[in-house]
Amino acid sequence: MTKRNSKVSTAVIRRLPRYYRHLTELQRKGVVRISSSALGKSMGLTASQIRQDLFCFGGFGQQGYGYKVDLLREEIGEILGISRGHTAVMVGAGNLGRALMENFEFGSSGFRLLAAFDVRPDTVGRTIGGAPVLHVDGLEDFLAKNQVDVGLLTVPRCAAQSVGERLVAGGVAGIWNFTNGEVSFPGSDVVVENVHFSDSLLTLSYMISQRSDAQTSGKEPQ
Amino acid sequence: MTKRNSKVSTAVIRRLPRYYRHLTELQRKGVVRISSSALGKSMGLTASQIRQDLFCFGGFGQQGYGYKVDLLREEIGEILGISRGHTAVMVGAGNLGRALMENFEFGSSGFRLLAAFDVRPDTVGRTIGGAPVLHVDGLEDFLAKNQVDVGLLTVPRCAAQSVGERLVAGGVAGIWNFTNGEVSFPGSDVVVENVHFSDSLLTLSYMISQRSDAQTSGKEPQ
DNA sequence: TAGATTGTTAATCGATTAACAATC
DNA sequence: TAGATTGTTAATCGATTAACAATC
Repeated sequence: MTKRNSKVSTAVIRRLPRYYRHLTELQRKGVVRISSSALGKSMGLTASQIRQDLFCFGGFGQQGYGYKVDLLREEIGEILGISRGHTAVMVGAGNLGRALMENFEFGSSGFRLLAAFDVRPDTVGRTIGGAPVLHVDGLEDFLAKNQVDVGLLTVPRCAAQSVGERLVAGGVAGIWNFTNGEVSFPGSDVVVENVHFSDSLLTLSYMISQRSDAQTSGKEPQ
Repeated sequence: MTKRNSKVSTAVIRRLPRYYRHLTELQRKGVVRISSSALGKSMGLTASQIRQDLFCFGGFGQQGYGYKVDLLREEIGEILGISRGHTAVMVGAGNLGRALMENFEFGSSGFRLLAAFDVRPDTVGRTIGGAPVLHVDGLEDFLAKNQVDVGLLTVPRCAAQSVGERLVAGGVAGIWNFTNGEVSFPGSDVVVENVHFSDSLLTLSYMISQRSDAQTSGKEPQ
């Protein structure tokens, strides 16, 4: 039960949501118990790595038995902060913003989307996916009156930095950035999480290019 | 000019799109030349790491001078496969799919979106962002008649695996998966690139939770 | 109890950083 | 030329893997 939380590497942190997702799936399938080796096999990780990862946070298993799926899922959810009642606002209710409002289950990640902000008259005033779309002029006021943990950037790239600064000034702890540009807030300890679609596609582009190179030149027969 | 391409680590590969993005931005600003240390400072990397990364692919710089921005950008673009004329089809023209069709610049990553596929009668037949929406029944036929490199999964999670299998059977080299679930194609050498929104948000959730813990307990005054 | 599997330390591997000769 | 900065090898650091005693 040792807790040696001090400085968990980002490599480990990025795996936690995957664990959570896989455990949720296992629970849905009715699996009650799982060993590190079985979980590793299904996730493409080594049993050692899973035990080492979990060891960063404490002992959640039972020797000779493995891990109780529901309990481990619960613990990892707790580590991720799912039960902290986090809140978010979105700025930019264009196509992508609306898609997230309508489809993305904020609740599954422990978030509540309080409102979206936009400038377009045909969008302001509507309610999408349960959240109201307000005029962006009211952003500062809203942030002052509500505890908002995360600001979601789905504005056009050119507006990203300035809107981000308004969110940071308003006191958000994190920025979830969907614009293809970089945003940065020096002097602030706000956490920025980027979702760069084009980085993702270019990585895929590289990998399929390699593949066809290998085929063409007859290398790597395996 | 040594090329020692053999087995470039994924850590390096994932940084290439970032280099490309930053160099594009520098070029747009009219910067002609940059040193590894200046680029490192602006990207939050060490000069050493940048030179080491580029060394995987060859010598693109000039001693005593640095790197020509346009040339380095061009070279990295080439490595990423941007000029290979990659093609893609999308399956699932719901909110998210439409948002990508209308907003995402496939061309900037060297891709052409040939078509989207859906089942809804009010969507099939339309043209969105320059690409036609066809009925998913015609997917196999389309894949047989066109060279398609990447299949884009924007269907509901429950359909992801089966639609993915149809794309793989049709011969795509890569799957760009936007569904929140996992897809896998054992026995195939297709490359899967996941965009897991919830993993991203949960990572952010963890990081802001840590931040508030530190504040509350007075730890890490820094 | 015997078998299984964790928690935890030690060993290995790979990625990042440092150093410096080459050279523009 | 002197100064700057790369290309490239060596050293360090951190993450993954292996090992095994603890124990359910």
